[in-house]
Amino acid sequence: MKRTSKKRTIRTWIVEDNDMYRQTVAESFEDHPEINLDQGFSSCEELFQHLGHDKNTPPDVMLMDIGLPGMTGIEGVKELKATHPGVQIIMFTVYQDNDRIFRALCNGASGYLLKNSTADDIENAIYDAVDGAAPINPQIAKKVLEMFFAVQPPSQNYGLTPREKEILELLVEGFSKKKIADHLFVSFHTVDSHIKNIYTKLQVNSGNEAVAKALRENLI
Amino acid sequence: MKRTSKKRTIRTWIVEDNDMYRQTVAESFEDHPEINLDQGFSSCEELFQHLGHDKNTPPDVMLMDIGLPGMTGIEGVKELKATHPGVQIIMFTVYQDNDRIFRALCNGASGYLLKNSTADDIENAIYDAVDGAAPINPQIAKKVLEMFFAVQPPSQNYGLTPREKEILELLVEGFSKKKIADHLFVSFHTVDSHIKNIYTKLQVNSGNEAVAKALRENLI
DNA sequence: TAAAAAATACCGTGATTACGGGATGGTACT
DNA sequence: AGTACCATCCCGTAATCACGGTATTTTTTA
Repeated sequence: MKRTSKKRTIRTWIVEDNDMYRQTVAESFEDHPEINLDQGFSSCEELFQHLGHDKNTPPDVMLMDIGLPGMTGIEGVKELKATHPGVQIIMFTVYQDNDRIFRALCNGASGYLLKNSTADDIENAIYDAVDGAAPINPQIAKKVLEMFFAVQPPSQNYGLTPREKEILELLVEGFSKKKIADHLFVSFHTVDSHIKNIYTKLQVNSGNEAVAKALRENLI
Repeated sequence: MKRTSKKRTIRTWIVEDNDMYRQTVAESFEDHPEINLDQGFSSCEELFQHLGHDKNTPPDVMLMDIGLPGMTGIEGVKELKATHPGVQIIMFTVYQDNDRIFRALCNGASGYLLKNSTADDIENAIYDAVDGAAPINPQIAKKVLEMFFAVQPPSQNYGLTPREKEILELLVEGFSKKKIADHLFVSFHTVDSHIKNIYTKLQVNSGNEAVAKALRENLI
């Protein structure tokens, strides 16, 4: 794996309320000169206060505990990404809390690490993050995929026939009934009938609703 | 990492149209007794014909080329997951074709491998897959995340005013102009004007198009 | 082969939309 | 004080849509 970033020192900060753990991580990087873990905070509030001063330029990578008192790591990610989009954020989590990891990723986190990770694990994750990759282990990658697809795959197709699905697609593309008829070489009336049936099956009564439902539920 | 599945032989099949590559992979597993790569196919059609016979029980893991002649690997995944949901599918791809990898994952693939992967890489991916994890490297994991979170670009809000955005939302919810007017306690004409402006800004000329654009580009 | 499902076609009417025009008061920034 | 922007309102018309019918042909399935 090519490490494009190994040529320079990577500035890394950590937000972790457990003083012991924060120090342990910091110490484990003392013999890693290429990772400069020079700032530690015990809360997001502390972090943002520090970042508020213009002279303090943000780091390359932020290690952030997902469960923090006060502003949680999940909120912290959102805030930090809003103010400093360039910072790559890696979450720390004690256990595989899928829901919180998911929400952190939604808010812009690049990846996450379990707290029992070794210094090497952390180092690799940091390199991944600055290289624009997402340090997520296969177990969580699967969970993330499942969570994403959990909301849509029961792709209930409402019993739409192939023709109806085709017409619904064209509707979503913004074609009028007449255009659809021309496009499919059938009469306007036929398209009208199909669309009537589509509305009935989707339980809607306007094109807008049908388009919204089609897109939201991935019917096409 | 605990490998729950190392205690038994893992039956693996491969679908790959390049005979040379298929054989290379097969040979590289000859000295891996725990992986039983006992069936190779050069197309999905061939695979499904073979699976059609009841006596042929499906394997644990399927290695499938993403770009196949005839039925593509992407369609193959869908079909295979529909008929044999228990099979874990790992895609082979020559280059990092994000769109196709994404669609394969959407169809139920567990992960993917680049074609320059070593036998060890493949072996690890196979173990990940049977363990219910998703063998996806950090680079692609990031791409997948980005695709899911359809990067809401601050660039393209089309200059919609708050009021216009509000009305666009109601439009997406399926309300008619009249209903929107009632809901906002303004006249029909006002809503009509706003929608006219929305259409101009979004460069569309129908409600359907506006709804589609709003949903696809996360304008709301 | 009979029945069911799908695709096709037509009509009429009232509702709704798309879009051209024009107009007014308010806020906000300069 | 001036300008830009926003939200509001009105008119008219041609086009389009929603939806209630009815009906034939083709395809699929039992």
